[in-house]
Amino acid sequence: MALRQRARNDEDKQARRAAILSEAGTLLSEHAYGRITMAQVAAASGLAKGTLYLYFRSKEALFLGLLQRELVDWFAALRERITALPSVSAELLGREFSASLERRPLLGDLLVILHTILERNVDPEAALEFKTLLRDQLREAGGALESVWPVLPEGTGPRTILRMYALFIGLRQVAFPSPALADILAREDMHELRVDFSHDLAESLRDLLHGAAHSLGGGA
Amino acid sequence: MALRQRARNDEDKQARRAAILSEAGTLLSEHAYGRITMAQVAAASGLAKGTLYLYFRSKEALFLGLLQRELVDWFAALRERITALPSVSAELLGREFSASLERRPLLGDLLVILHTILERNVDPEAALEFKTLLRDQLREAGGALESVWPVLPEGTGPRTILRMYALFIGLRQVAFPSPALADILAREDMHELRVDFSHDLAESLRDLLHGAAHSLGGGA
Amino acid sequence: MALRQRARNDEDKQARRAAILSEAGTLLSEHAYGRITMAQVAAASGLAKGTLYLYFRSKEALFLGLLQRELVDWFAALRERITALPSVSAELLGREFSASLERRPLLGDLLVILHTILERNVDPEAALEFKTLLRDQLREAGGALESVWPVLPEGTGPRTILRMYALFIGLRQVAFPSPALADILAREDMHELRVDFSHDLAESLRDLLHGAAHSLGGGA
Amino acid sequence: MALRQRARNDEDKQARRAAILSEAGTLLSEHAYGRITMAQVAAASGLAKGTLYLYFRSKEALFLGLLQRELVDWFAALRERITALPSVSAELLGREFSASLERRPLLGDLLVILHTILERNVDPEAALEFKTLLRDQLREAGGALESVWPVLPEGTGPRTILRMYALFIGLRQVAFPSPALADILAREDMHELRVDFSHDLAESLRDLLHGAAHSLGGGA
DNA sequence: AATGAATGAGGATTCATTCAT
DNA sequence: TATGAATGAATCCTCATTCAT
Repeated sequence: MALRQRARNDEDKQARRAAILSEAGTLLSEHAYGRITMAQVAAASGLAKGTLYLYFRSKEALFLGLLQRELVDWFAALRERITALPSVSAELLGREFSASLERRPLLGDLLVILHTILERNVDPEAALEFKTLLRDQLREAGGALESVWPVLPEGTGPRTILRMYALFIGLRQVAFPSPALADILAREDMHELRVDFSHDLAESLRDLLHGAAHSLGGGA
Repeated sequence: MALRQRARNDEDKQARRAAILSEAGTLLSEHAYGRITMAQVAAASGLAKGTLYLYFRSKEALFLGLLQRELVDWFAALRERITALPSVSAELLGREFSASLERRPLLGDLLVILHTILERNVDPEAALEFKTLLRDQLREAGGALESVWPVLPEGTGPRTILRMYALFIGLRQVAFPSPALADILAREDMHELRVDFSHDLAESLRDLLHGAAHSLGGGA
Repeated sequence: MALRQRARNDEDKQARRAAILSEAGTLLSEHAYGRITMAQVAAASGLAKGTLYLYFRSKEALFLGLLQRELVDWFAALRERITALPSVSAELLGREFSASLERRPLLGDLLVILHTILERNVDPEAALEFKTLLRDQLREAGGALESVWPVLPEGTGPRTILRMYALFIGLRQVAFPSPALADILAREDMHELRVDFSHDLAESLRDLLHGAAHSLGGGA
Repeated sequence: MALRQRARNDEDKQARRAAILSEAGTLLSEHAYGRITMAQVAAASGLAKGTLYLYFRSKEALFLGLLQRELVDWFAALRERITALPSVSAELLGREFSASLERRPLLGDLLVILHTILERNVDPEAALEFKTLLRDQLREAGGALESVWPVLPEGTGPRTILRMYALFIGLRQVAFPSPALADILAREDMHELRVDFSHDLAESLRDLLHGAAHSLGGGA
């Protein structure tokens, strides 16, 4: 917490970078991305605006950094969860996967805006770094999935994770509309549009997993 | 096509409204939402900027109108497809569902920006109209699904469609990243991140459908 | 009230003109000039926007017409009042003058915006008409003042009225600030800035009248 | 005059603020308020548009700042003038008051638009600051008036100044109509509407002062 | 490394007025 | 005479980013 005034060595720099990301995360949990200004992030971090740019090349790079942190964090939690399972089934895996995501609204928000964020102001270097990280995490998580659940055809782990990841993104978008729409969704006659996020996610993921495991045999 | 200079009656007005939406759609297929200006839409429509505001209260309302058109269009196509099926299975339904979406990049783009569009400048009335329309379409499509595929437990049609819809949104986002990322994804060592959209969508949807049909019996 | 749908003869036209002015007056008593749109005036008058322009060349001309009506009305009331006085003195005249203005917030509002209104979009013809009317009214009122109050040097009636008129404009501006400032003025520690409009106006007018009557003798 | 490129310390900032106000004042003496754009002010100040907003929250705040400067300036000049008088009378005071205002067209313009300026975009804080300043100046000037002219009943100084101030505003409005009307007023047959501003102001102020001094005794 | 003043591009929206019907 | 759809000029303000200090 108590950061030196000047980050002289690399360790200090990393700590400051992390502190900025934390503040950005807090802000994002309160306001929409478009409503967050670099001035706010700077103020929350106790830094001057210009200083942010010593740590991140752009606003987009900053939030991409936050997404990377969240992704690494989540993949780690996911691996831990599925590795610790006493017994394994599509049902249980779906539940674990869902549970690992439930408490991560930040990750959901970030993934939803990923397109918008990167659509402007793309730093190729940062983009590559991001994709590389995502690929590595996916490989690792896919590998872990295959090893704990041998039913899954070899080599389909990463692809399966990717589909689950896609489902998560989409379902989150459907389940948590912007505040203005939320009021409308709360109406009785809109019940068809409401989603019990955790439950529906777990169930859908189970279905995807089940399908992935039996795809070849029961394909036709 | 040849619109009168002044839309005096209701029919002319609807035609003009539709013409504006078409031009907006064309623009959206070429540029990101944030890059499209009302001036461009007006110019493409051969109208003055102010005239657009006679037909749509805001830029957001305009694109929300486009999304509504696309949704209605898609749901209609979907209903037609699944009703016309000679035989029905999760596999076939998933393929039809996927096929009905494949040629609709606009719908995907619009759904992805739905959050961003409505996060500012929400006209409660328009929001309600949108959600009502979505609910009605969902009901109808859900009903159609149940009737052609009796395996599906009664009353779960809309929910099933909603999950498939969510998967579509998420998978599209994963499959079609912003152009800058697309270059990176094309690299050989990024193959794990690449998605064969149609195929993966069809397969995943089949899995969701299969799960939805057997959810109760094989839940545990 | 019941205007024909089409104003065919001149009488009908004048009636419609007057009706429009009345609606404009009502609107002005509720909203600031800048907040009133021609669309509102049209709607309040039960007419189409374009129709307004058959009666007034511009928004400014419309409100200038309203000011003319108010001025004529006020000058008539003023003449009546001072002619009806049983006895005459600076004190009494000031009171009558003040009383004649007190219930005319519209007149005050219009005079205050006269500059702004006419600063753009001046129709020379309308401007001349307005000034001619003002001059005539001033002459007449000045003459009436001189005749009921012989103490006033001959020929100084119009000029005296003009000064009183100026004081009214200025004091009204000071006494009735915009709503936002009104709240602040209500504070105890702002009492020096508050004005008891009627009382202060009557007193100041009395002073101007007294001075006008004794200007020559005690000038030096 | 030669401002640094960047105003780092408070002194530099005040200087820049003052420079902006000066340029705004120059523009206002040439064009109507509504015709002045922030872009013009920025260009005249040799600054970027955005920079103006570092110094003033809005266009309105900027011109309110200018009004404050003019008011402070004028009140100071007024106090100096009346304090320096060798002998004191309503006549002389009226002349001094008038003379102190004569060369301040900016002050007149600003006071006339005060309503319009503040009717939109009111920053409550700025409004309070303005009114507080006005009150303080009024108190001080009122006190000075009472002390140099003991004929004035104790405690009526501020009120008297306020009335004179009101007369100034109103007479200025009457005396200096918009350019379009000025042409008409120049005609021979409009002489009743013409005002010799300095002379009439001095005379009227003298009358107000005389009345204020003798109000109690010779009220009736 | 840190600051924060300066930049300036960028765009939606309003509304008085016109004119085809 | 009445309509109201079409016009299009007109402009304030935000905020990511830079760079002099």
